[in-house]
Amino acid sequence: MSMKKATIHEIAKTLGIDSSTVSRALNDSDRVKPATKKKIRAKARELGYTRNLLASNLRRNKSNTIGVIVPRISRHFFSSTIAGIEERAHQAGYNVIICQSLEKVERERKIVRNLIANRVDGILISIAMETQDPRHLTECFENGTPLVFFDRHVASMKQTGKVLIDDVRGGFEATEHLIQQGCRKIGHFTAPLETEIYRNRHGGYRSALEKYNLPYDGDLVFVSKMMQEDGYRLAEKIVKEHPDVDGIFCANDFAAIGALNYLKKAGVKVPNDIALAGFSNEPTSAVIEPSLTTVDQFGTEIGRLACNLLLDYFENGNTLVNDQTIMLAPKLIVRDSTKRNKIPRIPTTNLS
Amino acid sequence: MSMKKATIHEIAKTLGIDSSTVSRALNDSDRVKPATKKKIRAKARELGYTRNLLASNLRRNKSNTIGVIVPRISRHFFSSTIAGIEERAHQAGYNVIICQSLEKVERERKIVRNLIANRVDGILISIAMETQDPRHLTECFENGTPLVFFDRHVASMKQTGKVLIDDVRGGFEATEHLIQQGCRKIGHFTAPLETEIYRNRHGGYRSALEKYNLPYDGDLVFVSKMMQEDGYRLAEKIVKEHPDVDGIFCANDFAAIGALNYLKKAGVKVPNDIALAGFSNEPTSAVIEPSLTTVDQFGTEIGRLACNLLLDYFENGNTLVNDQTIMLAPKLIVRDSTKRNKIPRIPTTNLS
DNA sequence: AAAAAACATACAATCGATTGTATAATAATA
DNA sequence: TATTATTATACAATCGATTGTATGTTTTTT
Repeated sequence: MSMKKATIHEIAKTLGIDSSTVSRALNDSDRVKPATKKKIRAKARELGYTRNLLASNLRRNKSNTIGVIVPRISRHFFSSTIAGIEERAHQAGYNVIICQSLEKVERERKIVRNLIANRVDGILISIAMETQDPRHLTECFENGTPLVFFDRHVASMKQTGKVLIDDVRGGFEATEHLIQQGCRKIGHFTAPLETEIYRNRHGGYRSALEKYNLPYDGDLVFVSKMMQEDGYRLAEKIVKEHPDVDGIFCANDFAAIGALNYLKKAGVKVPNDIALAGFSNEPTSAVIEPSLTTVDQFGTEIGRLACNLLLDYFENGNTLVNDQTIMLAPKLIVRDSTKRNKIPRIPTTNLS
Repeated sequence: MSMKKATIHEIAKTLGIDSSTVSRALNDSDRVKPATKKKIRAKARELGYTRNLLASNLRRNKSNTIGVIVPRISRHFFSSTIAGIEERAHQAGYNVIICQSLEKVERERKIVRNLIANRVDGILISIAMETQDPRHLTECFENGTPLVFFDRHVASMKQTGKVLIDDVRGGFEATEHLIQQGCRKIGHFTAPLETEIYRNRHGGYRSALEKYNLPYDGDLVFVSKMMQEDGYRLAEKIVKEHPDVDGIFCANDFAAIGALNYLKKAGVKVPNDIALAGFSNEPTSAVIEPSLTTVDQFGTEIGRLACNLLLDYFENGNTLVNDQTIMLAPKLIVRDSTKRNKIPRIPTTNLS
């Protein structure tokens, strides 16, 4: 059935006029007489014409398309950012290509190449956890394709726009909240600390302990891939190895949910025996029992801002340079997994 | 910073050879001497050359790209199908463009136009709930762009490939299971029955009732948009209007989760007072308490199969014609929301 | 009515890569 | 060595749309 698609040349020939006039008519140029336009439009419709964007973009050297790369589209945070990005992009007349790296650098690399080869006007990216060597990303803007990071970025790249969440603060607030609920020995589940966001959440955890004069104990920090299974497994481990742990700050909700499942199964009371906080505000966290205290990251807003940064760049051409970084404060969402019945005296801080 | 990207012509000029040779070298044609290839590749690398796929695709009249349209990428079922699609597509050397209609026909229409304008080689689509008039889709293959439906399709379009889930069966099994758990008055929450999949789930519900000689009562069927809030609201309604209802079959998990939240809050025991079954196997359903009985749809498998159908078509060119439909059986997943303590005698069926 | 201004359309080059054909250079055969 | 076969590269058209310039028409002005 693969009949050839109509072109402006066919339209031009059947009407006995030039293709340039057809092109202008279809672009509603005022260099074409209204009557002629009408004739051309009618014929275009009749032939089922659709503009070949490959040709158009090639000629105009502009694709009106923004590429978006996220680790996983199924994560609530990322699908929210995508919603925000699409909202702003469509308003501004841009299309959006969504890609997922599945946390693999190799896929990320291929995706970047492909987006560049397809001449997207810009790229919005939240990098894969694996990504250490950002060469494919530096190439990207050396190449003339502007890049904006959101959430997960490459710290060493200063020449691009960034929209970040203050993960240190998020980690701090979650941990401080646990302390204020009376926890004195708080464990931490995290991904490898090479990943900036996890390093920062860990940093927040640590400095909250410090503020309240609680000792930092590396043995209470467990590193994993932070899937639900990991949370389950590590909860078991921490309970057995450190029976006096009374709080856990999980650097993401998936691990927290896994941990919660273990604790419930093991008969450990949450929050009174162990209080539990997660990070990211996955939808499941609101529904699970007890509902999970977590940190919301304003995904949609981040998406909007990141897209704005890129759109600004398209218009002004220089805003991205010089470490244009927007930092958003996350928001602690307190739910049942940390709401203790009786709260002991809060320890004095070592600040003020 | 928008320095112009290198082209094969630049490479050719700096090396004093013809661009056609460069093109062939970069495509590893055996019409170019190995030594020349090496020289060309080196220069390409040096200049940071990336093939302009706009030009290449235009010339070759092939984009090696498959467009995928789903209602929402955040739905577990759809992100699973996308995983399956990407897996097969990448194996076969195709790229995938992911788009979400957000259940709006208008967006769907725009997306289809845009994919066609970008000359994707084919489209995989699960239509928006709103979509009644499929003109944009019929145009699509009249136009020469092959189309494969998965999950949600347009029943009247026979000329395309389809990979479907047997929703009638899913609805039947969920309802039969409720009956076997002792439910005698079973409500049903559904979306407008114009949507094929919901009509089918409803059909399955109805025929299960029939099989076990239970009356079908239209008053127990509640139509909504099936968001979590709707489930909550309608659970309240059904409990107040029909206090003797002892089971609910929700045509999706979101509404079921909402309903469960209401029932728990209202002190209605699940499953013993009211047993509850959902549809789609969202991750939350496994985690909520009580865990939710639901119907799994094998998203990844559906994605693989749909993509296969399209790839077959690319190779053979005619498999899509004549209602090539693959129907998959869904799988009932029994969890706590329907596992009753004491199960009464199961009513005799009117079949056999 | 002639000249100037405004308008409508045609011509032709271009975007960057691909590809059939032609030509030149080298190798193999007689 | 002359001739054919083989190999390597160059030439030129093409994909479909856009756009600056040129040309021809109509309208307006004087």
